[in-house]
Amino acid sequence: MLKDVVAVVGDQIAAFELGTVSEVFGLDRSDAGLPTYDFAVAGLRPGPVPTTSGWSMLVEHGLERLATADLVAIPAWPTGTAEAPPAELVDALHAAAERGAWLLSVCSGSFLLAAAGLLDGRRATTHWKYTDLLATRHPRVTVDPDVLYVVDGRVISSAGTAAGIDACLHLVRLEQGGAVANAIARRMVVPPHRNGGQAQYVEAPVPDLTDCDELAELLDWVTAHLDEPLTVDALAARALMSPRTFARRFRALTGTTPHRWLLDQRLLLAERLLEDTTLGIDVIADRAGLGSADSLRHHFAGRRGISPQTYRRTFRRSAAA
DNA sequence: CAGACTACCCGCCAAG
DNA sequence: TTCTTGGCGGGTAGTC
Repeated sequence: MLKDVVAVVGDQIAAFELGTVSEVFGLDRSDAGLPTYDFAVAGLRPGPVPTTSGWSMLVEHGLERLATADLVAIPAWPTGTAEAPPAELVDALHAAAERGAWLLSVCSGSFLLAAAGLLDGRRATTHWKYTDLLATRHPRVTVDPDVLYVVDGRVISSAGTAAGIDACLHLVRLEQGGAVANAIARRMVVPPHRNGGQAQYVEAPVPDLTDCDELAELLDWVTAHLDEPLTVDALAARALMSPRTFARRFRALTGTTPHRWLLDQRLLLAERLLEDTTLGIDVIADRAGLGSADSLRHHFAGRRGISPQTYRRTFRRSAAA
């Protein structure tokens, strides 16, 4: 049961990272039939705490607030020092973990989890700027530099800043089903599920705008025609580029290849249809342009690790809305 | 599930 | 000179 959510902050608050957690769990969306959470922010002690942006927030709770949390979120943590975090904080985190609570870090928050020993022997990630540092400072942690978030047991770590949204939505999906996660995503006007790792944002931090315009239009068109047979060569022709140049521009913009991206879009559509309809697998495969039910099952197993039927059973929830 | 057949795509390289 | 383009080979992945 996910009800009591506490975000932990230290001597400084990363406002945006805290905001990602607060936006998912702190807002009352009961008007849409969505679950509400008891959301709180806890610090080492109650009182005003400066943000890294220069202004301050009033933190109302101390660490004792963690005692009842189902989820403890750590929006960020200083990376500049290898100094051990306060013992009472480490104790509170361990107590939460032993109680079976979820732990979720955003950005550099994984440094606190690691320093508390809660990532030992686990896979984890952090902002791409810090992945090397995390691996060096905490050799017992298996750092995955190219993902938006990692789930290992009941510990979730996510990459830089906005990836916290992806991680939070994933947790909601796990605990409360795809319908709830998708509805929250719609309210937040963010994609319910982003593909690809953070590497795509490292390689092309500022995509060429002309590429953006040309290709973005094509991507829109493709997502509206997923049921049709599409080849990469045909897409290149539609974009008025040679296949080779098309592949290069495509990777520069999206961080993945045309065919992989197309498959991902088809699987996302298939997921939506599995969640929202009772259509048969073969009909869904057809509508998503996956050719055959066999092909759909094959790719589902490969990318999601489960069968379409299992996915449907797991994520099909009475859309409480 | 195996096997044949395509399509994809990435390193390489010459040309502009 | 440096950068981008686009054709080619061939290993890999997807499709039937």
